[in-house]
Amino acid sequence: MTAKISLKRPLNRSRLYQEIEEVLMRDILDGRIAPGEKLPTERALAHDLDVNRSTVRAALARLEGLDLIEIRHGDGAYVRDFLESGNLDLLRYLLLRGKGFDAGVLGGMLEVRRIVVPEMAARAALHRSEAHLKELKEAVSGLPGLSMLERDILVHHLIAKASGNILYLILLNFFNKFMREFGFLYFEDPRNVQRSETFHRDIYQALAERRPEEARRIMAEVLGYAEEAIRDYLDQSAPKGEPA
Amino acid sequence: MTAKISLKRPLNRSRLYQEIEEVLMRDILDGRIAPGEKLPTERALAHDLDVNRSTVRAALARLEGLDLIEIRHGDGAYVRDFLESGNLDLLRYLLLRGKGFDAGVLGGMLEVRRIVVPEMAARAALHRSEAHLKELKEAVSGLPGLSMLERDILVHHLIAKASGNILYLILLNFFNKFMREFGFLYFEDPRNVQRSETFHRDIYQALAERRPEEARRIMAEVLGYAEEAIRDYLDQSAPKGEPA
DNA sequence: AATAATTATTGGTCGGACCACCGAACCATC
DNA sequence: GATGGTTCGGTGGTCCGACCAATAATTATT
Repeated sequence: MTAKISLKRPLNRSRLYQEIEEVLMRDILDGRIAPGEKLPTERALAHDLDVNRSTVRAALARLEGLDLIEIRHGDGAYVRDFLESGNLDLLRYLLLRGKGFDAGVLGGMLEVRRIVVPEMAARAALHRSEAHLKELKEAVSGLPGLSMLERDILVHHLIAKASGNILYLILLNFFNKFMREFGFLYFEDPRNVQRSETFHRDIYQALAERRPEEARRIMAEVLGYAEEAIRDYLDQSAPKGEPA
Repeated sequence: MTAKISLKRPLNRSRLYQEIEEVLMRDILDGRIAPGEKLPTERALAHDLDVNRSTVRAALARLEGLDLIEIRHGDGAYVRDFLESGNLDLLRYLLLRGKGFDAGVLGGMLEVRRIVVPEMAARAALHRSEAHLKELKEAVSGLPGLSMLERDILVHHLIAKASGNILYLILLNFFNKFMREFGFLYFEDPRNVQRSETFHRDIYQALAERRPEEARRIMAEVLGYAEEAIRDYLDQSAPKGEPA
């Protein structure tokens, strides 16, 4: 029997251009390269990093896609102010900067989630179709193979879909990205698993009966629990640095 | 007297890989390539589009950065489900798909903005420092060179900064991106310019006096006006297709 | 039947060439 | 003195062709 290795991140056998991308990103996000400043030329970077110019170019192309830099043909690459042009994807890096989580960033995420997601649920209660409802029912009481984390993410996803507002869906994708990475911590506590089961049944009921206020209340309540659990976890692990 | 030329967008001097990126993006977002489906190989794409493989690679690298595709070394590039992995940046393309704006997407944006931004203002009223206040005062009553659109964007930006929650800042950046492109329509009406002047003074006052409820109310009110104006504009121009 | 080795295919990196574009310096014209 | 060409060096954009590295499918081995 071979040992079972479950790695969340498939190691960092990064591709070269991804490593370069990350190095430059950290330099920018940590402020070692100021906004407006000009990056070294592609040829200079390639030489300094001892890689080919096309590899550098791949990294720069992606950084430009993230709106972190602006590339001007015939001129050079300039660092943009990520506070003005920044993208949700940056938050992942800001959150994990340093050891452990950045409590400020995480708190900000939780706050916005608490504001947005209950509204999403309320709207879903108004706009859901019968097809949405059927999908949700299956997610709540079917799909026996699912872990509670996967089920929970699916339920939220379906509610977002039922809201009919694609922006909710995208924002939820963003929150879910973190859920997938760190959500297992929440479901380690069996009480939280139980809580989620109840939540799924209740929110389904609220959507079925088209009761937006009820949906909003239920969603806000469960988010409150989750938030509390996360804060507890942070308080508990923060003094000691990184968790296991 | 020389004529004054004002162009909002710096022409469309696309780079080749950007065009390819856009072609592929549209194929994906419009559903012509289904999620999970495999893209043609880089070599095939290069041959079909009659460009070099490195150009194709640049386009693919950016699409992967947008989480629209997943590239697997030795295997190929697969289309991801943008409803599950999608990014805020996609909204721009979804919004402009077809002729004119997609009313559903725009409506969704306005709705989320109306929910989020007043909360941001309330939080700013609680958390603003004296330095924030000073910056805001200058933006409201100084900087004589600014157009009302630029000033308005700046004011919102400073409020987001004062909120102390970086997620608000990022979400606002997103809204502002659209403001910069289409906001001039709103300020064509002198009444709206006047309205914004009042708004800036009032919101400054609310922040100065640390009155969150007041800030929330003022922000909600001005967003309501803007939303109404946008809807009027849409109703008016939608039947005729694209505006001038 | 299970496993190992082989091979074809595909993405990743390389080096070097040339094109398109920008900025600065310089020059010509008025 | 100011304006508009011209030139030139440097930069990003594209191309070519080659090889490396990972994957999946195939074949050979046990």
